[in-house]
Amino acid sequence: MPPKVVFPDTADTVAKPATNGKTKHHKPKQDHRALAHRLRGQRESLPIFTARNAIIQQVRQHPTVIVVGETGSGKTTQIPQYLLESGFGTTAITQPRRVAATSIAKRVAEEVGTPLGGRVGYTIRFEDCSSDKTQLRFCTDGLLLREILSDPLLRRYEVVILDEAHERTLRTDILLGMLKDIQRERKRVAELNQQVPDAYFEEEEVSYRDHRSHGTHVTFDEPEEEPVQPEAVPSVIDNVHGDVTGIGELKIIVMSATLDAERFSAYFDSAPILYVAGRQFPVTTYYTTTPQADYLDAAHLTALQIHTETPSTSGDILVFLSGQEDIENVEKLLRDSAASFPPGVPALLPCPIFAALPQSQQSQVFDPAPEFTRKIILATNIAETSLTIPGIRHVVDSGVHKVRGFDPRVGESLLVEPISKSSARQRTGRAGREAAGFCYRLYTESDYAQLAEDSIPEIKRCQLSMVVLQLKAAGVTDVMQFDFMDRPSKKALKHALLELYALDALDDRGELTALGRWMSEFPLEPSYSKVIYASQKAGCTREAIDIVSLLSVDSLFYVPADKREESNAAQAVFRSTEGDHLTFLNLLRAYNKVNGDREWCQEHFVNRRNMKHVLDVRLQLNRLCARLELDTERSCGTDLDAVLKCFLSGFFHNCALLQPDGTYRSLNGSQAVHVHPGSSMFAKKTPAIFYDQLVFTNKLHARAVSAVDPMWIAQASPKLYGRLNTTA
DNA sequence: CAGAAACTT
Repeated sequence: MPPKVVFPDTADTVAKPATNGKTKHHKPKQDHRALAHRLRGQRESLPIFTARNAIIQQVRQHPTVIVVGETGSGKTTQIPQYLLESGFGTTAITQPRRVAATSIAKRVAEEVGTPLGGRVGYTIRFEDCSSDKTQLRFCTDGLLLREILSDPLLRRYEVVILDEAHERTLRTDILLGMLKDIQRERKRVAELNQQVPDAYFEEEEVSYRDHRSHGTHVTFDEPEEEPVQPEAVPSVIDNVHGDVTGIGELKIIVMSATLDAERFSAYFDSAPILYVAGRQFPVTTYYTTTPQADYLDAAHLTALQIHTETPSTSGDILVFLSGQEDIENVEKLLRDSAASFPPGVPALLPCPIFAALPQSQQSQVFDPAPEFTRKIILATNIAETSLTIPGIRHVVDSGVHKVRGFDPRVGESLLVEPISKSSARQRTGRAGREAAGFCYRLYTESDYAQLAEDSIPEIKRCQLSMVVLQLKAAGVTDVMQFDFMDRPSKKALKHALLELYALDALDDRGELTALGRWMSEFPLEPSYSKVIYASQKAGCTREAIDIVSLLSVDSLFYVPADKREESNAAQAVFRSTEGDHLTFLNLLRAYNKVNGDREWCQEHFVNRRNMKHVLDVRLQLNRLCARLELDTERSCGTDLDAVLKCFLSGFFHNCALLQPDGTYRSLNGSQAVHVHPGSSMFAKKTPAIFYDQLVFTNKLHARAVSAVDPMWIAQASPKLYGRLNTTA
């Protein structure tokens, strides 16, 4: 028998007992009202129901209310309905994920008893299921953020609910700041509305700054003409005075699943905090007696122990690991162990799941295991929040995850780090969704005590150029003084301002240029919208939109570890000698030729789901460009150097030159850059390259790399590399 | 020789 990982018997009950889980999704019925009537009993048996009147009263009395509710409390589905029943106006409820926005909207529409898209609807990118009648609109947080750019006071909403605020995603944090601002401004306008007669609104003072973008107009030269300097772009933007009649105060409800509510309350002027009980089954938590040197080994042994020492009917096992490599290693260890099981031990089925895994393989974690077989699900933190896998009674927590980091001096990184206490609790809770469960933490109790209370908000560890561009476009002139709930470092903000300046999105006073406003229209990182802008003059807009769309997903191919050579051969047909950008373009053309055929994708190891997303993005960008009066059909034909040159106008920061010793060095930071092994430029030597991304893992890796002429780099940014520009 | 998760009128 393998050595054991020792957990002492001291159990710690993490969650309180409860009676019942929630019923799953219902099929839409013809008679909406009859279904709603049947669901009523369920609604009234939810823990939150007893707090209904108290919640409404608090919302009436205070501009902002914080609601803390555990999983299963019903806060997300019920509070919007309470508002609706109490006569509140149109309400937006934001979710960090698309699937959550759509599935919750469906459920609430059933409970309300109206067809989806009627009184209850949802809006997410590429998909709008709402109408004039929609009073409860579920949407993604990114979508509401976009909406602020066209409706700066969010006047169509009386209430905004920010759900899952404890996750502190980048968009949640920007929304928090902007909503606080909007709330203040709406209060001011609403008070003036009450005080004075209509005649007052003819005065200028009551107007508000409206940065609505339909005034944006940037002209484009014909291909053969000289480049347009951004200073010369005619600006027709003005601060239009909006009609303020009928604007009332904005109610904000911040919903969080963890106990960090005091921070939200303090941020919103001591807003009241309401606690709602949840419905979780008790989970018994164990810690190891000693620290584990190898968490992969410990995870493997712990899973085996659970499997052999508890009946296989006692629920499946969910193991949290840091990434694909960990998962593949533990999967192999488990298969090897299972091969030598003595007779009588039930079979086990390792099920890997992570975001890059093709849909077909992801779905097997939801399929019931064959008889006398137990599923051991090996997951990244995709199973912490994004997916709920049924049947889990045992959780094994490695205590680590991979975290994106950003430091202006070092750049981006992706490193394995210890999780926070709230993450640990969230992972533990995954064992108590359907019945009492068990959680095995592969670290000691004193190590747990040392963990940070919460994870660092994303806004403090990512690139901010897009955030700053959005803030500027929403009328925030001084981003350094913006009231962030958690302020990013000055360095990071300055870095973003400088990048936007280099891209000509800001002028030397830090004000948004006409080009910058134009760029902010795009749901893209500023470098990409700059490329699209430049493509018009370069005569390659069609190719630029295609490639930008292709770069919007993080994996176009899926290469199983054991089929590397096979996939290499299959993908050779797309490969361009000039690098990944043109390789991706070849892939898109080939994919379109076969109409995205499922078998073709499988044969070529192409991620079909991601390719569909690429086509959605491409369609959206084409429509947006057409509306902004770009000729989207402008193509460079076979002169593909034009596309690469055009990309440099957004990516002159991301260049490296070949050194005499055969390595690449970045042009701006003079750091050693390694071409990613998955790139078509891997192990190839060319005088200069540019890349889409630079991420530090064990080395600095450049992902999506193409070969360029060093001279093009100098020509692309006179601001930055003017001294290198030796021609003309 | 290698890819946490998520999102955008």
